[in-house]
Amino acid sequence: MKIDSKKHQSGCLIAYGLDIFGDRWTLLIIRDMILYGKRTYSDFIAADEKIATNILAARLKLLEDEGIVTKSRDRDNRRSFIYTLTDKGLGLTSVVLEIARWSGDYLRQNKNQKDLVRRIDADRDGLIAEIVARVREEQKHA
Amino acid sequence: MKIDSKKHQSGCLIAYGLDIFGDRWTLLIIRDMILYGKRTYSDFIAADEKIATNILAARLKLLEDEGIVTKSRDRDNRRSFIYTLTDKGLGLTSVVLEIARWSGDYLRQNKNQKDLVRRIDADRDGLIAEIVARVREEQKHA
DNA sequence: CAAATTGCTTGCGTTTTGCAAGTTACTTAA
DNA sequence: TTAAGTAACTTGCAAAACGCAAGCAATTTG
Repeated sequence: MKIDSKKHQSGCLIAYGLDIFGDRWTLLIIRDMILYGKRTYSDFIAADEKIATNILAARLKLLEDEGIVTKSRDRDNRRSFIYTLTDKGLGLTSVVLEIARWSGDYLRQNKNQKDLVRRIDADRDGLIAEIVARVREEQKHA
Repeated sequence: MKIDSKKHQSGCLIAYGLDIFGDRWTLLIIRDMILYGKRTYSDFIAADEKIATNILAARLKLLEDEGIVTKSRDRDNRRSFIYTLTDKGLGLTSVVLEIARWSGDYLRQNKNQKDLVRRIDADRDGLIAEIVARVREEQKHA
């Protein structure tokens, strides 16, 4: 898999981000970790969007290589691996929230989604702090 | 071209955004419009990342279909078309700026990029207001 | 100890991408 | 007034990426 073949390498700040998560799946995995606290392969497989297993494996590898997640064995179940956001991955929280806020203006929402968008509008920094606190705890035990 | 074939349609706020700009090129076009005021086909072709002409044409069509840009003839040069951000497209400004801010922590930057990131950190709302004002002017004459 | 679970890998057909080479409509310079 | 650009695409085709199904190894559970 020639990972670099899909890179712009233009030195642009936006292009740098897109080189990592500029596809239909990567940011969904990051969403699952940030918003829903998902951390295992089967957690991600269970998402509504039905990512293919080989694609998921490739993306998790990429995220690990880019320093956005770390991978460790589950102490309680040695079949399982636990993926944890690094600070670099955690830093994508505002990107994810801004996408959610934007989409909220154009997509019909259910109650949970409305609540999320309201929370972003009313208390973005507080929400981010909450997510940061949770992930920091996860990092300690990874 | 089966546009819907690449859609998640999960009803998720993040997935909705990615269905539109979750690829390596779409957000670069939007970046060019938001940050650099680019508005024509040849403007976009000239970008450092060297998008292929067929991909650019397909993406501009998609952005038009999604209501993110409008297309009009250039009054001064009837060979040329002018693409203008709609309010929906303009709404992506914060997404673009958050990506830039995040990348700024991990990518070596030149002076212009440092200035941009500093501006985002110091006066995000002011910068957005400036961009909104400029695009609103463009919309009037489109 | 047989069945189930977890996290993958492999094969293979389909779709998308990327490059090059046109094409059409208009503008400009001679 | 016409030949040479210029702007915005379209088309063809090979290469890469995707997506589905099946298979597999290492645990864990009944």
